Amino acid sequence: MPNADDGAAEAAAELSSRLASGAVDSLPEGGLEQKLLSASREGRPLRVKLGIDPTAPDIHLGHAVVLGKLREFQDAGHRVVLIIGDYTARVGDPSGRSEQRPMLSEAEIDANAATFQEQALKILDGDPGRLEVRRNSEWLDMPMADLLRLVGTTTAAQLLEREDFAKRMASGQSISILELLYPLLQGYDSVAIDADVELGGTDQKFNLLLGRDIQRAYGRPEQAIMTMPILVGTDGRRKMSKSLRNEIGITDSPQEMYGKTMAVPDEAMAEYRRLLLDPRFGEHERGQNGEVEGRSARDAKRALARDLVAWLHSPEEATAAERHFDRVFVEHQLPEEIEESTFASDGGLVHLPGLIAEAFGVSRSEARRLIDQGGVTLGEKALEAGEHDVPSERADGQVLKVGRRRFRRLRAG
RNA sequence: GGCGGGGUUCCGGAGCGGUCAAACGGGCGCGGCUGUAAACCGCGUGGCUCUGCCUUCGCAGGUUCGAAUCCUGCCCCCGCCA
Repeated sequence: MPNADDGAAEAAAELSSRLASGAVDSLPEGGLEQKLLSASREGRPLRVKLGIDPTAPDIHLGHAVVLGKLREFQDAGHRVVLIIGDYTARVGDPSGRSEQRPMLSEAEIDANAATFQEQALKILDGDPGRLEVRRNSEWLDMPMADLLRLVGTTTAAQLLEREDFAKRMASGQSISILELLYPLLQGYDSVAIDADVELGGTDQKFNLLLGRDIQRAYGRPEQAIMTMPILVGTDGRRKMSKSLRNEIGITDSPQEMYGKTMAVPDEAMAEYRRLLLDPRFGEHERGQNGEVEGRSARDAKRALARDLVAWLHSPEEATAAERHFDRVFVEHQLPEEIEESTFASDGGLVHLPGLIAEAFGVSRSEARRLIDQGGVTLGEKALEAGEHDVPSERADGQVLKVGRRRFRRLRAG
């Protein structure tokens, strides 16, 4: 048997280093390897946990970094336990934030949870043997006695060690008991589902580690933890997040996804590729974005945009998105397909602010400003300041362009 | 429970009886330049039936010809003391 064991040990070592690639932390040292080894000895898959709070309705590329890593675990034969934090979403995790989150209503949480699960399947393997989806309301809606036991596992001092809590303490900001409770609840999730490994962003490190303490307090084996880098948003500076409006959603349309990617600062390109694409497709395109300025940087970004769309949609749609982009933003031509808007003529005139407001969901005042600033084109010509009402004949059949990317073909109704 | 400080437009943050839809910075939008990158320049950034009107400065009242600015009550946040 020693030989077989050696082989297993070697395989576990190899796999653990492969799985840990791209991670910021994989703790404790050798922990993952141990888990892999015991799993293979016991002939069972590891239970790899990720908790997501359904606070925003859509999954974006930031989530995709961690989900992609989970997929690697699945591909290695392990089982992902995705926890929809429908209960913890009511608490609001302050990790990485300087203020409290607002609480969501149950209806919102439910709706978000449903879309979340659906979208996560774009990246995860949905095979029931490889994926288990749970909601933490299943076990967190507990009797007071159980909560007291949970709370008894940890001290305030332990919790206040967490960086953002410490900062807020120091700067005199409030910290609610609810927020302090959050890491405990998350840790209890690990107990409830017998997590072998838990993943998260680097901002989750504290919570993930605390999960180990809580498991220990409940007499369970402690999970290994792995943290993944936080992806920056399209502004290239801050963490990608819906509330900062710098996100690329994994269900964004191909055109949108391509366009948003092209707007990402050059400096962030390499990171997008490294975190999102390399793990899945290898490092074939590496290195080119460093090549001087200008053309090659642009081409590298085009390739990135194409690859992202190909991954989350399809190669065909990636090609189409690029064609659309070239046509509209490089050649400044009209898109191939333009939605129509019919307008009612009032005494032979069309009131454009009203039309624009209705078509694009902006206020009339904003529409007026756009016109006055030369941001609106009707047919070939940009409208002049104050040109708010135009003759119907001039509008009928023409394309109205608002800003760089909003188009409507007008029809007299 | 006591004393003190504070709640302003997306964010930070001025304003402290009229000239305030509210300085300034950030963000964002539009235009220029361009690679829908960066940097840089200009304009804009509550709403509307738009040379004016309406709503907004924690909430509710009040004083005044007139309040974000003064008064009263309430709610919330922060600090010190207990």
